[in-house]
Amino acid sequence: MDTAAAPERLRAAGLKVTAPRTAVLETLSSPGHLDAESVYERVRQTLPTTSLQAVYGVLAALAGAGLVRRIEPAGSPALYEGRTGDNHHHLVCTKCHTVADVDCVVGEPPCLEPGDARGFAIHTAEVTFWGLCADCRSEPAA
Amino acid sequence: MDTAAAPERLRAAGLKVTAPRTAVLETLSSPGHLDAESVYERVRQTLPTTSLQAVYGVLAALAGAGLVRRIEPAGSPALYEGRTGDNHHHLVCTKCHTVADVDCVVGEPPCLEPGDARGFAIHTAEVTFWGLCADCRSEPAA
DNA sequence: GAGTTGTCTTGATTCATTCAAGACAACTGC
DNA sequence: GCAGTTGTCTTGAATGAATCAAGACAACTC
Repeated sequence: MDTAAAPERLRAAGLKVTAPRTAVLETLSSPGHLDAESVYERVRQTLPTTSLQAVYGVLAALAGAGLVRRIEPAGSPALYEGRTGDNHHHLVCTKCHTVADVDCVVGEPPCLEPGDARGFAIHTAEVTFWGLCADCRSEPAA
Repeated sequence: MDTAAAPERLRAAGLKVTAPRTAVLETLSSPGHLDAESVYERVRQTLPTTSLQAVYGVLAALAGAGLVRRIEPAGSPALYEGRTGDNHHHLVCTKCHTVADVDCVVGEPPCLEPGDARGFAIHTAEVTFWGLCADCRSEPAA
């Protein structure tokens, strides 16, 4: 991932370029799913003066601009990921709450057309798969 | 829905029959999606001594027994519904947070087989559609 | 009808997140 | 390059949903 492009991507999205925003965006450029607290910890490694509230504000701004995606699996705090725009879905482990990406099941956005939309103007379909991850399956009963 | 069957359904599920449990189960026998607070308010109409913590405990017990289903749309508190076992999905309004049921898109459990399960042993697929509900669509810009 | 087990009530507490006020820095035009 | 304006960041407090804990109480068993 081209981390050097973070400032440009912020500018392109119409956002002011600040150190916390650049740091958060770069942090989320790596694959994975991080909650606000984890983003905060990582950002502080390179930018120790950053506050947790700043991270929340930045994450909201980035999510609003579509630069990061926010997911909220039941039972977990909100998670953020840098992978956007490809309508992928998520596997969540019911035991350790690990989250993994999974590509669209169908070639098309899956299930994007419910049989009866009940008058809703649908713009997003979100699919979450629940199960045991490989690690938790191999563990006896820890 | 046969509300009189609530005690029997509790017994069949191996749960002790108590007034709060019967009241909560009867409340959720009506169609709809209620958060814990709303269940609490309705239960208190017929059982004024019930505590909110009791409602939380009862909801957890009922959900654990499969008598009610718990959903947590992003941005909303947890919602509970009496409709279980038919793997239906949900439409959530991005404006007013109204939740509507939608039947399975495909005849089969939808998207239950992601192309690459990444080692997960999947047992549930959850689909949430996001959009504007009919009411919010018709409102100008309220 | 007494004993045991588990539920309910009351009260406090946790956690993630948001709100608010003021200090500060990024972009604009000069 | 420099001042002004706008919006962001820092610090601190507050909210809301949900959980934990201890003791009182009620449901099922025998």
